[in-house]
Amino acid sequence: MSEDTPLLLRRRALTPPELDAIPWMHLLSPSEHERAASDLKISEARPGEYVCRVGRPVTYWIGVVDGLLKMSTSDANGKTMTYTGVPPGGWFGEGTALKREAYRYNIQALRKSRVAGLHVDTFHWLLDHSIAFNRFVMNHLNERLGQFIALREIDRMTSPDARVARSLAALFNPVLYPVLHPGEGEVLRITQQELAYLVGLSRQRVNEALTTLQARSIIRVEYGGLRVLSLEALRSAVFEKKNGL
DNA sequence: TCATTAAATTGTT
DNA sequence: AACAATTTAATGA
Repeated sequence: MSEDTPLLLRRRALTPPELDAIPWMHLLSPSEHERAASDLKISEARPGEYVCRVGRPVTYWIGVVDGLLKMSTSDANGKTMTYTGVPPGGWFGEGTALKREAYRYNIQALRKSRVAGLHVDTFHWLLDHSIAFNRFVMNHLNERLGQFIALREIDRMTSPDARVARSLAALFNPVLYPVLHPGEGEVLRITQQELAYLVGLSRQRVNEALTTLQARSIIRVEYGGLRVLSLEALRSAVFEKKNGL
């Protein structure tokens, strides 16, 4: 396939390990599992490529198998607002899929990512047949709602340091992103550049923020990633405008 | 397995 | 935005 083949045309069936990486698949009965597995498609998104755009009709409920995506919208003035990053194990679009409406945000790959899609019809079929699946989707919706509410607060009143901290904390949400193993001390593979795109700051500023967080022993910065030492501190970190505390 | 080189990422200005 | 320094990944003997 050529370089610029649209994402949707580059899809294929999932391999067993890929199926295994999908958190809700384990909740299904054998017959449900089989139906979902035969419907799921996966394709690879290159960095910067759009996985879905605002306004497009929802045909798939989409999840990240591998890589990292960014969820954002543009307001009336064209200013971009980033909601959150979507790491492996994260699924999105359930709200709009439920109502069969159009996507409300843009989803863009920050790095080379493998993205799986479940057709809306199958999504609805699972809702009609599996209680466990319903519970999963409900938890997911509820948790994302909480995340969005928290974001409002972050976006208007907190310092860059705090924004970086909370964005990081959001990536460790155990309900939305179970595959990440949100255990403290685990390495999160994310570059400072990727984090910058995610938070909407310059890489320099992110670098500065990470240094501050490290100085407080909240995280440890490593090459190509970082470790969270205290998720609690990351979530509740409060910063002054200028000189530290 | 080691050494060399290219590429990616970070730290600074 | 540009640069140098550092780390990793890739290559081949």
